[in-house]
Amino acid sequence: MTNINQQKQPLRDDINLAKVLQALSDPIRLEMVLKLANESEIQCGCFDLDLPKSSLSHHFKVLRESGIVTTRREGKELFNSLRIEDLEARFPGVLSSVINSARKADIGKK
Amino acid sequence: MTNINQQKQPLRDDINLAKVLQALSDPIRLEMVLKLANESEIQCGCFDLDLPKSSLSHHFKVLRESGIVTTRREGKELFNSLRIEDLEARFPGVLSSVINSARKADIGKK
DNA sequence: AATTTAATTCGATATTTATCGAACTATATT
DNA sequence: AATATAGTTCGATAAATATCGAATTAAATT
Repeated sequence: MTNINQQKQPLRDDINLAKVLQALSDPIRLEMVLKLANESEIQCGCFDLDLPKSSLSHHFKVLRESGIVTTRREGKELFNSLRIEDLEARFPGVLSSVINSARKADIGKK
Repeated sequence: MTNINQQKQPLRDDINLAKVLQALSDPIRLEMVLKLANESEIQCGCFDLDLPKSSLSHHFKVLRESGIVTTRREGKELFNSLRIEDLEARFPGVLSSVINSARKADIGKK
């Protein structure tokens, strides 16, 4: 399991609540997180958001550095998934309630 | 019950998830919310945070406009409280889990 | 080893947000 | 009606964040 940029992903105990919330506070990233929650693991390029690659990459970086997402390389492709266990252990209920709320609500709106 | 700036406080159904998370993503505001959670209602000036009044006021404004806090005037003083019912109804678990996590964790750190 | 594919990093610009002193507003008190 | 008190609003500046094209890296394929 070759994890890319592992040094940039905080260890569980270093995940910071304010930073997690900051990462989740962007409508695009919220949509990304929602998609990851629905599909468990997604290749970077498979987000059919109307965004250039560099922007998408920026948002993944924020998600990664805040501790929300981990990235795994497989050949040329990178696969992202939520760090659900780590987040639930560190901040119980935060991610799951946000995801549940995002599911039924106004994601995408500004 | 004279509520100040009521027009600036969103109605329950207009509370926006991304904006709530954005409001909660600042360490100072997280600390304010935590204090409000512990004491139910607080006068603006009673936050012994090392901040000028205008900064404190700014943070209250963000909390108010995002729908997290409501403000009530009593004489010269303004009292703030969390809109727990509205938030729990609209985004179940979000505020409460954030408060619980903030209680035990690293609030104040950057 | 050149090319293709997938995604990151860089760099420049624009937008948003934070900070905080000074001026202002609203209420109560003298 | 002047003063005091509590808090907001204004305005200017600084810091953080978003956007996105161009250059770069890393792995696979030819």
